[in-house]
Amino acid sequence: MFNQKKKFQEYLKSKSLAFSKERKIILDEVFSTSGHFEAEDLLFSLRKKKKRVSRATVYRTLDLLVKSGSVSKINFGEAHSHYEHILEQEYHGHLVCLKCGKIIEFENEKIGKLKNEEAKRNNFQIMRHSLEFYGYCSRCRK
Amino acid sequence: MFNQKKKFQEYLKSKSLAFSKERKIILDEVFSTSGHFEAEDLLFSLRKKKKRVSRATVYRTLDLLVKSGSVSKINFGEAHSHYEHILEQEYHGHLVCLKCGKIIEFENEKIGKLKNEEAKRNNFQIMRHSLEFYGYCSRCRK
DNA sequence: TTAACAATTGAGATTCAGTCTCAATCTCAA
DNA sequence: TTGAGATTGAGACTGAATCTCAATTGTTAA
Repeated sequence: MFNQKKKFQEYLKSKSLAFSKERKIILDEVFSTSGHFEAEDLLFSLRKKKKRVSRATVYRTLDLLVKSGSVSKINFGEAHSHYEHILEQEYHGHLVCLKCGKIIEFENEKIGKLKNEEAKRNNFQIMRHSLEFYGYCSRCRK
Repeated sequence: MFNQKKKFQEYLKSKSLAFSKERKIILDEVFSTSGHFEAEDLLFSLRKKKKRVSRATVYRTLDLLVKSGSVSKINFGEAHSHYEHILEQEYHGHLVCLKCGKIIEFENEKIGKLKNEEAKRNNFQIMRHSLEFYGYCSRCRK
């Protein structure tokens, strides 16, 4: 957590951007929630706490967080994006239930091997990945 | 290709849905393009060929194609979705260049192993997957 | 300290992919 | 031939995300 927060502050510094009041509010909120969240949820939980930050600033700051590498943007096949703060887990994916929407995280070091293989084979410098398996969870499969 | 087209027709039959003129037009167009495409592109290439099908029908038919399992919907981190017709390749992912947007496909049977491992571990019935590596291609990396 | 400039913000307008509505049309089994 | 249900197109609508722009807040150089 601390590292990630610091990472963001360092990113701002390196780009001569300010660590403004609003950016601090958003950063704290992001790292106080666990797991995944949506931009609109973040906006409304700030509203509930009377911490007024505009929608534009929320989206702008989320972009910065993604660029700084402390948050990642994921897509679960819905219209809008989800975010999650990056943990220590590096080889991380999701199982998404097509019926009830449940999301299970997993970690599997095979992802790292795959990443290295394909990076080498295609002469690609891989920065991040996204891996989702869609199907039916134990409750929803018949 | 043929198999996939047939698969769609069988899906329609199994749901007592018609293989209408419009659905045929869209099906043919989808399988005449290679690789990835976007819904709006499809719409406009049909317009150019004077084959008028409404936007609603294009989206509706793409949904059916996805449900039938002959086309898959992918997300490359942009606001809108991309589609691709499903090939024989089962263990298939993408490398997406963050600078020039180039997309390289790859196939790697490690994906199958990963899928089986996680399906078993989490008691999940996996229907499909999506794997994207984001980074810089050989041209764009310094 | 001040002047000049850049970064930051909020409110609301705007965009754009995708969905919905609904009347008109088509299909096909009885 | 009838009617129930499937299908369609046009355009209204939705909702996430972006853009605009004037006001405000740093920051830097002199």
